[in-house]
Amino acid sequence: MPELPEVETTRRGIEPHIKGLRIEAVEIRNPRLRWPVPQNLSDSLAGRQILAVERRAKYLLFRTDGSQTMIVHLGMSGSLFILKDATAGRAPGPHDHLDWLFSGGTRLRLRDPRRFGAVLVTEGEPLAHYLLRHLGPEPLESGFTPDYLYEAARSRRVTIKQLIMDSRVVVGVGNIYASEALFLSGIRPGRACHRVSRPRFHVLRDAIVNVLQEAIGQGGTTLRDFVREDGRPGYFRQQLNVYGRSGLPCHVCGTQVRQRRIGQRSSFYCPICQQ
DNA sequence: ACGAAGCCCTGCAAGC
DNA sequence: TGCTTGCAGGGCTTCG
Repeated sequence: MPELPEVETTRRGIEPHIKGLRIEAVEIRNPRLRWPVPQNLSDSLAGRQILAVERRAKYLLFRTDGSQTMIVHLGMSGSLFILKDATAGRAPGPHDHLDWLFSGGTRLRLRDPRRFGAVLVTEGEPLAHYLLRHLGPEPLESGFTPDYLYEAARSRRVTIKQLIMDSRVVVGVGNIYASEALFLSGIRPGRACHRVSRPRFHVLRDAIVNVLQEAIGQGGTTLRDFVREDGRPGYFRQQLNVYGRSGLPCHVCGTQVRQRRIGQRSSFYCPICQQ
């Protein structure tokens, strides 16, 4: 579900509420996520203080004052929210699988209807964890350059949309923002990536960066499940040009937006604006 | 090494 | 109304 902007929105939302607090206990109501939540999660985290909540790709990294870092992935339908004061005693719903209880009564709750999310604990440097080790550059950091993308595209035989959604190439670009970035770049999603010209990678890199930054500024995109730490939705949905707009007029030229499946995923584009 | 496909799970919308 | 079918924002794993 959540792509990079939604995960970053979540990170920014929860970090100020739990930074510096100590974990007192973890309540696991349903351990059956993508992988079973470790039985000893509460034992291994109890007493630990949260030093920072960081993000790598779509993984949230909860750094502690011990050797452990907790890794949380929201999968397709996960959200984290903060309960405290008046809401602290709110009863969990059927998909509220985990609560972290902090010193002072703050509670962090994971809701994940589809249970594609994950909660794990790693020792030592979390970036060396096997799930994170092979990830490509962050799109909002300096390693993500047009030349880098061009070089990655030259040796591959996939469509441009599949290229930018490949986490070995660049992380955090999911199905929504891939379609949007390609619209803003004027590139058809089904174009073979090695047939995209070098100058167009400058446009594409900028479009990816811009659409992700804009979406973060709007608190992400809420289609169905995503809510922020306080329960509010993200407001980027109003800015979507093509995603989910099949048959509706292109905002630029009025032509009907088309939908087609590329690599198992729905892709949206304007047949006039994108070539 | 790369690329395609399968699979994990629930909820919802569309179609009959 | 009630059933069936397909589809959904991810990504690990397996297979070719």
